[in-house]
This record gives sequence, structure tokens and C-alpha cells, in this order.
Amino acid sequence: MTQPDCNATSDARGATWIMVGVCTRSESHSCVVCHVGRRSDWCELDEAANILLERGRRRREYDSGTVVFAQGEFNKGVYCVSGGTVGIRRFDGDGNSVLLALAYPGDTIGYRSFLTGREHKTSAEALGPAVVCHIDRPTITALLAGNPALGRRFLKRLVGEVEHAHDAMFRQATLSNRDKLICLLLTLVRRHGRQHTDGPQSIDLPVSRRDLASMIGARHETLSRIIGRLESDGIAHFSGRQVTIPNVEALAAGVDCCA
Amino acid sequence: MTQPDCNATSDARGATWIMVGVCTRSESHSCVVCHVGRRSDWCELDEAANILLERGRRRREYDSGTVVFAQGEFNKGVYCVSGGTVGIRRFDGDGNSVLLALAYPGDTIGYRSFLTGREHKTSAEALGPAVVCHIDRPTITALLAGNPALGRRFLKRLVGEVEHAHDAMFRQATLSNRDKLICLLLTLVRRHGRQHTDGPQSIDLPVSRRDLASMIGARHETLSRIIGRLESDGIAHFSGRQVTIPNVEALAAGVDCCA
DNA sequence: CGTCTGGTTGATCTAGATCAACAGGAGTGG
DNA sequence: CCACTCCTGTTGATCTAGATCAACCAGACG
Repeated sequence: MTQPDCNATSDARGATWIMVGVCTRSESHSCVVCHVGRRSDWCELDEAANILLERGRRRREYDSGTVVFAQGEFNKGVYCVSGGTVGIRRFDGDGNSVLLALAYPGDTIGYRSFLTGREHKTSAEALGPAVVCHIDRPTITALLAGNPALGRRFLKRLVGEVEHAHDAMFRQATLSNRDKLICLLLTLVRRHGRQHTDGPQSIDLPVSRRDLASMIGARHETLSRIIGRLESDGIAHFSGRQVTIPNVEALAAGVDCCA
Repeated sequence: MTQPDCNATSDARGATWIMVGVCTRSESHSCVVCHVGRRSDWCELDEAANILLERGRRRREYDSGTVVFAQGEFNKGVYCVSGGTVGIRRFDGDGNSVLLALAYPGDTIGYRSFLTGREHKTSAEALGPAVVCHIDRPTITALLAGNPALGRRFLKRLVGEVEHAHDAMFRQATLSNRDKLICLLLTLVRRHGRQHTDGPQSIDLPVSRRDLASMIGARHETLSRIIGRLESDGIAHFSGRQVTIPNVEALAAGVDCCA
């Protein structure tokens, strides 16, 4: 249960990049030695289960924008993000869409519709180049039956998702768009921030302006203006998908984030 | 696995009332014959587990407004709603609060913090008189260890909660306050509606105006005005906690609910 | 009896939606 | 190569939904 490679860099975003390089090299790379290591749901399986997993698993690279599974589609199994960032999106009938969540290496996605046996309620798409493993239905069914620990991992994952969603609901109900954006930036810093020892930060946004707007429940024009305001306040500087934050404390000041 | 009593009435709200009457009569009423029957998570337990459950279970009545468990509190086990309606609420530091969800007979609550072993992230309180069973930590731990079916029930429950939350997030991001209120009323009709064979409906609201406002992410003054607008449109009539909807189709018309 | 909480309404102000124009790529096809 | 469209992002002008501040009423309750 060691992680032989990829642990030289602990920086989240840097790691992602290296990961993609490493993992695409070997299609038959085993999950137990996968870089995501203990972060994935599959690390506690016994020997027999691992053999089963290797058989039912298929690794695949996705170009930016490619869909992993689509809303309304029949469930074909579950997916484990290995490299890159995957967006969880919901559409309505009028062509609107909202980015509900982001998935990172080690995260399992598409398992909700597997558990309910119903169609996917959301879409998943690669934001930037990504690597995702697919585990087919018979395999995951067998694994769940024989490994109660796996079910417990799913349980914990679901609890995390509910709490994340509740946080978001609360923010949506109580915060202004400006504060919602600040909260979002602060969470993105954690994952995508290149930190210079906790002083000034710099983020590579994984999403477009439109998606960023949908994540805070605003129109993209409004987001543009809020960004302008943050710039003139000297609180954050936006250039393309690069965001630089001179002082994270100043950004967070006065915003009751994730209460 | 039969339900000996309480199945004379299938009306959701009417049933709740009768339930409370029946259940308070016998403190030692067993879960397997509890009116919530197949709707609860505890109906598929074997004989040994049921004995265990009866020992670790304590039934209690709650007055309107009483808290079942409080945000920030250490987890003391899980709860099963037997009668009435329970509100799941989140507070922030400034005294604001948002009603995130409603729990009904058969629903298990407080299990998220049990699974994570951390403090409660939300509060639960009785909205109106309610009856709730408490199952202590040792009991639920033992039950989960011996009954994989119970874990599966929790899994499904969690999936439902995530999807409910995603629906809410999407609505919050895309709908106007008026449309959000309409969606909320439509869901409340399902639970609290006294239906006259699917024509005009009448709801007994389980929550105050302030809570109703928090559920759609608006101020209570704004809610008042929206209610006024719905009244002058003849779409719904509000009198205290009574809402009458002459035509449900007319209310739902043009609103993309729960996409 | 005063106090408190919950609800309604009014006046006002502003954050944010909407409509619209425009600029910079990125393809695509001649 | 250019011309074309398509897509993303920015900015301006305008309008309105909704927040805010405040007064007020009714019932609950010590």
C-alpha cells in the first residue's frame, strides 16, 4: 500500500500535471500503485478484489471539454478521476447550465446513478486534459458485494458531497455575488493555487468565465463587473485564466465563508 | 413485515396526525410494527438486530420548536422521525439561519455526523409537535456491522439528499424568487397538501414566513410581497399558514421546476 | 399592562439582470 | 492567404427585482 511514484511533488496542481504524464505512459498501470494512492476509494481492496478491478477497469484520456458521462444517459458504471479536473454540470431545458462541483484525482464520480440504478442526473466533462478510469457495472457490483470497506468509502464520499452542497446552498441564500465569488476563489486557491509560502497566491482557473458565473449563480456580465471591482480594489488581479491574489487574508476579510 | 395499524389512511398529512396519536400510546412500540413501516431504514433487520434495536432505541415527543440535535454538538447517535415534521437548519455566526431540508416520518436524521464522527453541521428541530426515536451510538454501530442492508439504505438516503441539494442549488442559481417560491409550494403540496382529487389544493405550511423566505434565499419582506403578487394574480391564496391553490397546473405553468 | 415575536406595508436605494455593441482569438473553408 | 463565422469576454445603458430601513399591527405571554 505504498505510493512508489508521483509523491515527489505535493503541490496539488503541479502534481496533476506530472500525474497525467506518468499515467498515460502505462495503460495497464494498477490502481494500487496509482498516484492517487490513499486518496482514492480503491486503495483498501484485498488481493482478489484488485485482480477483479484490474480486469473491469479501463483507463482513458479525455481532451478538454469531452464528456465523461452525460445527463440523462443510462449508467454504465463508475469513474475514478486519475488526472486533471472534471466538472459536474447540470443542464435545464433552456440551454442553461450550472457547474455544481469539481472532481479531482482520487475522486469517484458517476456512482450516484449507479447506486440508484437510474439515469445520470448530471453530466461530467473534462476541464482541460484529464485521465479517468472507468469501472464497469458487473465489476463494481462484485466489488461492493465482497468489500464492505468500499461501501463505507462511498458513504463517506456521499456525506462529503451533501455537506459541500449544504455549504453552497447556505452561501447562495445569504451572500452577495461579490462574497460568493470571493468564497469560490478561496476554495479554488486550495486546489489550484501555486502558493508562495502562504503570502501572495496565484491561481490557474480550471473554468471559463461563464462557468465561474454559473457557480455563483450570476450572469457572466455581472461576473465581469465584479471582477473589475475586485481589481480596482486591488484585492485580486485577473488575466485570462490566471488570478493573482496579493494578500489572501485581505480577500477573505469580512466574508463569512463556508459557515 | 406487515403494518398492522395506521394504514387506514394514506393521506400524507392526515396520517401524520393519527400516527402521533397511536405512537404516543405505547412507548415500547416496536420499530417493525411502527406505522412508518417500509418507509423507514429499519424495516429489513433480522430478528437479532430487532432485539438490539429495541434496547438501544428511545422514543420521545417534541413540542413545536424543540431541538432534536444542535449544530456544533457532538454526535450522540442517529434519529428516526416517527411523527410530525422536522426541520434541518443551518446557522451562521450573525444569527442568520436557513432551513435546508424537511424530514418526515420514516426519515433518518443526524446520521451524517455519526458516519463522519464529527460534530453536527446542522440543527434539527420539531416544526409542530413531533415524535422522534433516538438510537444510540453503540447500537447503530453494531447494527451497521451486522446488517449490510442497513448501510445500503443509508447509501440510498444519502444519494437522495445529494440530488435534492443539487436540485436546490440549480434552482437557486437560475430561478427568480417568485419561481423559487412556486417550486417550493409545489413540493410542499406533495407532503402537506390536502388534495381534493387533484383539482384545487390546500396546504398547511409547516414553517413560518421567515423560514419560508430562507428556503428560497430571500428576505421575509420580499416573501410577503411575492405572496401578495401571487394573491392578486389569483394563483394562490394565503391565510396564516393555510395556502389554497385553486389550480395547481396554473401555478406550475411556465416554471421549470426541479429540472 | 408592557414587551416580544411574527407578519404586512411603504419609501427608497442598489445590486444585479437584461439588451446591445464590440473586440480578440480560433477554426474553417474558399 | 483572406474572409467568414463562432465563441468568449468586456463594457455601456437601462430597467427592475429585490434588499434595506422603518413604521405599524396583532396575537402571545410574562
